[in-house]
Amino acid sequence: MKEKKQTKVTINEVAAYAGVSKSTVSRYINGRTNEISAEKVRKIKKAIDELHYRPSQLAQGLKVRKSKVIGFIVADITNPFSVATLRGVEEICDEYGYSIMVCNTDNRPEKEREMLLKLNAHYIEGLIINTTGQNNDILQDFKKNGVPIVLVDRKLPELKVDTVTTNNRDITIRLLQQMYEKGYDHIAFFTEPVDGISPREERKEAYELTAMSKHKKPIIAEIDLKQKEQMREELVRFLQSNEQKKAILAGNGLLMLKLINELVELGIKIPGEIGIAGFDDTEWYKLIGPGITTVAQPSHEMGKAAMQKIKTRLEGDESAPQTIQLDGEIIVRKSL
Amino acid sequence: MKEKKQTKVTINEVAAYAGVSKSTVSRYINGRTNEISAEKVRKIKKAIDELHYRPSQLAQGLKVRKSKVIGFIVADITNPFSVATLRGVEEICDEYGYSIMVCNTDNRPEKEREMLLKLNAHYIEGLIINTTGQNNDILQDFKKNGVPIVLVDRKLPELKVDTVTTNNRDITIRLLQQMYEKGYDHIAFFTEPVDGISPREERKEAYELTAMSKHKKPIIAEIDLKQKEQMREELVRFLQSNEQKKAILAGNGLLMLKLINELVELGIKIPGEIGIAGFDDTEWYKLIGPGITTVAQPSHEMGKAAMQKIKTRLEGDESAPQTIQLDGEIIVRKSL
DNA sequence: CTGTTAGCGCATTCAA
DNA sequence: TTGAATGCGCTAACAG
Repeated sequence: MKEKKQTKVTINEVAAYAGVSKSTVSRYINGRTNEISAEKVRKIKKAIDELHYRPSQLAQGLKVRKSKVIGFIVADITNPFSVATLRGVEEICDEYGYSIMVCNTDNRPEKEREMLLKLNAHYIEGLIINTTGQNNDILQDFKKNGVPIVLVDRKLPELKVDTVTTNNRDITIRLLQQMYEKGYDHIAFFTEPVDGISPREERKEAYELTAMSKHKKPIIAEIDLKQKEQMREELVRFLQSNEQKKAILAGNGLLMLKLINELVELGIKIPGEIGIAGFDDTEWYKLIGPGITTVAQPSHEMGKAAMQKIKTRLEGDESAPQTIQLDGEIIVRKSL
Repeated sequence: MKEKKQTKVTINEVAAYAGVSKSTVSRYINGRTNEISAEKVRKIKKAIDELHYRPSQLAQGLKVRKSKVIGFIVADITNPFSVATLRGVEEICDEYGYSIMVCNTDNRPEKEREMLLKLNAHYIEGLIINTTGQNNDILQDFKKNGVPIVLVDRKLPELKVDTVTTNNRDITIRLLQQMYEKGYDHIAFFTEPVDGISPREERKEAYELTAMSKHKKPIIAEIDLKQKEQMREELVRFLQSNEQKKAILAGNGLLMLKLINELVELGIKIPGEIGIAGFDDTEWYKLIGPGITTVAQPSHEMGKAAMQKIKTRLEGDESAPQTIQLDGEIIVRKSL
């Protein structure tokens, strides 16, 4: 018969063991040792050590409305970009003793909604979110309740909250410039459905702009990766045109992966028959084919910045919502 | 002046709004609607809807000792294996309304220790951990307190807790058989420091066994990936031997990545000059070089199984600790 | 069927 | 410097 009894020691036992009142123990826990006689400080310390006491975050949280938990909601934790960001968030959280609740939404607004409600029930102190943009009402509620929110990667101007992004427009333009300079005259932009998602939008717009300025007709393929054949079809169509130097700019890492897959299956040579470039960078980009030229996002830094911002808000910073823009970097490899 | 007041609605307000006592509301929340008159059920439902009420997990947790949170501790969340597992855990958690606290240890026992204490303070209901193996005392405490633990990937026999692993020995032997059959006579095993970490140990032992049975002398390189040069040195040494068909079996995904890196830098052709095979599988393994032959771990399934186990334990299953062994699968590509 | 009461573990007045 | 009392939001007897 196993004992399922929660033997978890409470403040009461510590108080009894140390021969003081629990108020005094509480004072000790909260670092107000200067209000306690040296004698009792010693005793309490001893009691805590010997009993392995650790104050309950639940009880503390209930009392002071501080759960020491922050929520992290991403569309897809499988995405290396998300993981890198999480790592950054975690780094800062550790520093301040926060824990992280991680939630996946699969880009589905209903699931995001559920997660938000769940996190709300946990009294999270802050929220870092890569949002679908369809649950602004709940986000507003958080804000109203004094829970700071930081949007990562995806902006939502109407929400007026802190945001951490990258310089998508500039960097996209610069990358395209390089592509044109290399003689790629016929550049297509492949993207997942834009759908009001800001980084996709910005990259697409930058592409259009650049193409126009070069007097080229933009070629944009919005591809739903769940539709198995769509990528193939768009790719084949693009390849069939008998222009000279063709290249594809892939709108994000996931799309790039699928794109290369198709290219390999089709036996198309990179960069011989087609040049490619994209966004996001991972350790294996340099190992695929000739190495992929890409825009490296400072995702780890973004995570750190986001959590850092949460912290300052929690400390009472009431200044206007800020957009922190970190710079992506073009990593030149041989795929162009 | 922003209002920081927690406007979060409580059970009391719902009770008042609905004109009933909070006990009745509590009954409603806990699904005991059959104990309540239809009339009041209606009123409470209305009140909850209009007030957007959601019971506080903190308060509930404090009361019933059920935080609805489980802890997930991994050495490195950046590792795709960890992420896939997390995904599996999450899937089951969603089903039952659990939230996940994710922690990184970087394989450092002290950090793991800290995380364990933190999670303990949060009254987690279950723990899924890829442990360093150096904090068995705390793990024992969890167990004693009735918090079920599931070890993923790494075993710890002395702990007597549920464990989810893969058939490392068998699959390693099978892979090696295939390698020998393909004529690779000179196979080395590259691994991160074994250090009592069970999967590494098992793979290494399987390698030794197979080599011996073929009357080959095992060539084992334990490589600390933090030592920048070590991989290169071991690799060069192995390459210098003037045997005929050489191959390397890489002990895990991270090591494989570094290995290929070196190979590419050295300009060594795969599989022309050397054959390689490894463990873990990711979407890009098939895109690197000729495609990497590897053992795919059912990491997603492992996560699911782990959380599933937690759940049955939570439901009162007191049977003896179980080791769930899921089967890895050899994915044959062209790197051999 | 329903409300009253008493805590869960803690922090915070308020007196002493 | 200290302890007793109160309540955070909720659930679980216990009456009625």
